[in-house]
Amino acid sequence: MPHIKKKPANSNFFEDVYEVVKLIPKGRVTSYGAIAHFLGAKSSARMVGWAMNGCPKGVPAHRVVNRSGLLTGKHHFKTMKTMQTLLEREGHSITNDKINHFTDVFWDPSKELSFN
DNA sequence: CTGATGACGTGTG
DNA sequence: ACACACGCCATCA
Repeated sequence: MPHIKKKPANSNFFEDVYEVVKLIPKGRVTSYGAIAHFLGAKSSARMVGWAMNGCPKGVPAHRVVNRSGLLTGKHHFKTMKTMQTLLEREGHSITNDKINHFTDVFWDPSKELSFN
């Protein structure tokens, strides 16, 4: 499939990332670093972003932003406004590609989920 | 193997 | 708050 970029065949890390992202409650968001830290790859937040590159359907990647709440991944969606539109639909307010009250809607997997 | 790239994060000014 | 440099590490040319 030339349309889909090749992704590592056997990488549980990717599956774990997708699992955590799917568990993000509606109306909440998290960061790449938080997911990386939760999976033990705290120094590899970039790998989480790379994992999103092959995000399968059903994974709300729009709920994953960088640590500032900035929609850094909007360019990878179908259209650049897709990410913001989806977030606004879930009750978030976006200003200048950044989530307002980010600290309030932030969802830390290692804190909220914490091996449940 | 080497260098560049990137959906990141932290430190510094 | 903003800009820049550096570290991090899988992937690609």
